[in-house]
Formats: sequence, C-alpha cells, structure tokens
Amino acid sequence: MNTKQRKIILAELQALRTHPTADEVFARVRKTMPKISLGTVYRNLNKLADAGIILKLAQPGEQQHFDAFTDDHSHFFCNKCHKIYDLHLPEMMYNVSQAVKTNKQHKISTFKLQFYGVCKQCKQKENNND
Amino acid sequence: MNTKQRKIILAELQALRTHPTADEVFARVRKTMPKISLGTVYRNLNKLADAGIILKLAQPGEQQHFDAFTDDHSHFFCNKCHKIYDLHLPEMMYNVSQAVKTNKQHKISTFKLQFYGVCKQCKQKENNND
DNA sequence: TTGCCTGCAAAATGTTTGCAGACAC
DNA sequence: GTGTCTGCAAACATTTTGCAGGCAA
Repeated sequence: MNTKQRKIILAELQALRTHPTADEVFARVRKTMPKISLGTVYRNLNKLADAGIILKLAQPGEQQHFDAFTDDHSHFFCNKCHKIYDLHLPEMMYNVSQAVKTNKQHKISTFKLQFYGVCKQCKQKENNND
Repeated sequence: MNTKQRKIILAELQALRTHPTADEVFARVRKTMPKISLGTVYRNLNKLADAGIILKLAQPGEQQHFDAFTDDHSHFFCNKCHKIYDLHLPEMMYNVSQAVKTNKQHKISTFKLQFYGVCKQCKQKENNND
C-alpha cells in the first residue's frame, strides 16, 4: 500500500536532511495533515526501515533518529547539542568494507562508523565565551 | 562512594564478557544480593558509564547493553540471535583514529565501529538446516 | 471487494525519580 | 555526623498495539 500518510512521511524525511526523531517527523507532517496520529508515523517509519528505504539511528539513552539517505556515509554525533551530521569519507568506508570481506569469524554484511565530539557550531560558541 | 552494590555490579559486568542489559546484570547480582533493586542497578551502571569506567551500547529498538571493557575494540551485532561479540581490529582502529585527526569540520574525540551480520553460531545452524 | 491501513486510546516497555531510612567516609 | 546511597514504588518517556471504521488496489 502507498497511502497519503506514507508518502508525506517519506517526503518530509527526504526534505529534511537532518536526522529527526519520530515526534519531529510527526510535528512536520501534522502541518499538512493535521489529523495524522503519532502511531501512524511510527508504523510507517518502521515499515520504511524494514524495507531498507530509510535508516534508524540509535544512541544510548536517546530516542531513535531516522535518516532518509541510505548511501554509504557515516554520522557525527555532537555531545553538546546532540545534533547529528553526515560525514562523507568514501576512502575510509571503502577500506573498512574491504577489511570486512576478509573477516573469517562471522558473516559480516554491513557496518556503521560513528563519530563523537563537539560540532563546529558548538565549538564556535565555546570560543566566543572564552 | 563505593558501596557493596556498586562493587558487585561492576565485578559481575567484568566477569561476564558478554554485553548484558541492565536487567541481565540485575538477575546476576540478585543471586548474591537478593534485595538489590533494578533502580539501583540502573543508577550504578549510569554512574559507571558517566565516569568512563564502562560503556553503553545502543541499537535501534533495543535495550541498552553495557560493556566493562573500554580498550579500543569494535562490536559485531548478530541480526539473528542479537548477541554482541567483541572484534579486535587494531590496524583498522588505528587507521580510523588517524583519519579523525585530520578532520577539519568538527572536533572529533571518539568513534565507534560497529559490524552487523550473522554470527558463527547462527551461520552453522543455518547450514545444518539445509 | 478485500485486505492493509488509519486514528484513537490504552498498553507495554525500558528507564528514571521521590522518598524515608541506611550506609560509607 | 553528613552527604551520598539504597529499596521500593510510582512516574515518566518512548514505542507498540487492539479496535472499529476507511481507503487503496
């Protein structure tokens, strides 16, 4: 099925480029479709993730975030403002994927490379306060 | 403070080498200290994680897992049985950490490298069923 | 027409917190 | 002695689910 709700949810996620939580998606979709429910948003995000159309991102003790872009890229998590940024490191990703192929222990199919620290914006704020 | 509860929780986690959830730690600790509460287990695991003594691991839609070993290593998550295995790839870790130093966008302080697929055990079971 | 989908509300899950008493330092 | 900790239970936040009606194919 391809309901209005699912189309709007996916379109909204693709338009965003940030990595919103379910309730952020809900808030955005609500503007054009006021009667939509949070349950429907969750159901569709899960369906889309199961189908491999979008990605789920998790951090310990945080809500799930969703990413409409499934091409090879990694994520940077800011420890200050908790924003998530895309990081494109094609060489790095390639090297890891090559190493994966030679692993004998388990059947590795995918990997995630995640970075943590203080983002550009928060870094600037810190400098201004000094 | 270094209470009996905290010592036992940490000892239990260090003894395990698997990557238990809070309630798995709770179940184990309960055997030697039957009156301990789940709240205490959570409070101590969070304190230990804040202090950098243990690590929290998160997967989308799953409970948090805890790891008593903070040396440079990565994790393999089995999509079948949901077990978590340690993976020691010193060269890989070194290469990523070198690449991190040259990144100009954000102040990166740490990174995580996570792998997904089917573990040895589950792979064998699959073969036996063929 | 049929089966998956929706909105709504309730339930389930995982984690945190307020409190009064207890323990570590 | 005093400040942090505990057990307990209640609260909380996030996510899932049951249901009756609705929409897509």
